[in-house]
Amino acid sequence: MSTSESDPAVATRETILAAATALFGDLDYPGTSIRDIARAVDMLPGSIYAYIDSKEAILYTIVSTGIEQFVAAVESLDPATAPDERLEQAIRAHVDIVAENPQRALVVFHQWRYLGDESRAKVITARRRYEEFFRATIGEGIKTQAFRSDLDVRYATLTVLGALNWTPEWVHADDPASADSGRKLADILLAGLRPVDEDTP
Amino acid sequence: MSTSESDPAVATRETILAAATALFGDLDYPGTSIRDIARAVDMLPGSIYAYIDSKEAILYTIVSTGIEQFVAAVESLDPATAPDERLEQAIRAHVDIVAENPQRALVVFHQWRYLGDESRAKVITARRRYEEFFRATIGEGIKTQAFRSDLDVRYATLTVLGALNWTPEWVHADDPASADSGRKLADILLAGLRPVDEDTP
DNA sequence: CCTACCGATCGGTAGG
DNA sequence: CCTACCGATCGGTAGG
Repeated sequence: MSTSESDPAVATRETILAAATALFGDLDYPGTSIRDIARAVDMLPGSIYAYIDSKEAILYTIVSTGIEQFVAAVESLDPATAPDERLEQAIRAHVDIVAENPQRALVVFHQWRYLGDESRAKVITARRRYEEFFRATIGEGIKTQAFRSDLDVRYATLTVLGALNWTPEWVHADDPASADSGRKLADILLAGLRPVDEDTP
Repeated sequence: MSTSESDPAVATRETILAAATALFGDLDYPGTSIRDIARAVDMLPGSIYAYIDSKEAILYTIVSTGIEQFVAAVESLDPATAPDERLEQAIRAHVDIVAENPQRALVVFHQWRYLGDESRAKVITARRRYEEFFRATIGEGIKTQAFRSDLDVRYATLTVLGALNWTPEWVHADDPASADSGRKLADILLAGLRPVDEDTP
């Protein structure tokens, strides 16, 4: 029951998961073999199975804990905050999490496809919750007139999510400018949603 | 030298490429085997090699002709058109090409990673040209004051490209509404770039 | 386009 | 965490 950080088996498991995340991010799940992961952590291929159940279980752990991190970030935002400000906070939180580990973000948002049926269904549910936050926040912003009344919620959401899902391609890991990146991205995206006469202070 | 559409060998080659595009789009390049492709076109695995040189040559053909299609679309736009209008045309052209075959777009924009060094370098050059068109057009729009003077060209370009690269996830093949999708996407993206006082007619 | 096949590599396991 | 191994599958080829 003890899973403190000093548990060596847990530490080894974390090392394996971190190595797998980097490899999946570079070469994709089917392009990465258990032997590749073993080599990265200086083990023999069979030894990996002392720490994990299967190759797919590695992917599932990475993807499910990853998507939960994104969901938790937006769902912990204060719902009393004005929708446009809340959307900005969500965009910045997303960029921050991507900047922590862009390869992990790449795995989380693209490689759930390789999961088996049950695992994939669970992950898709979490992804939907994440997307739903953005859709709801944008919809709310239209109601409060923080955003343009003629805005199509579907397309506005797809634009924001598209820009966010592209961030792992250009955000650098541990980039000290990532806070700035989030702010600039939010600035442009929000400008596209705001009514003309309320754009600048 | 004759490569008319009635050449049966060319037709078979096209059939193989189309099947491979769909499979790569669904399961990725490393997740798709030559045997999968052969099954899809009702051949035995070895027979494929009468039409193509290697598995990687299939990917290279799909990706290079695909990216050229996107580049050609934007580079054929009239450079005399106002930058904001030209950007709208480019966004709509992008969505139209994605709608023709979303799986192909997925392969073109994500799976060039699996190419060998020389092939990958060629494709990256074409990708850069495509991105450069958007960067240059946005930069031009700032100069002509069609876009906000305080706009950061880098982030504006990344926002537009992100939204465009996400379209294969939601545009449906042969969607009759795809023209509408392009227009709505362009509308939101351009609103984010335009100055406040010139937004609506 | 088929038959028949190659060496390499895959995910995973038994038994310690 | 290692030794030793399994059956399955991989990309690709010779020879027709």
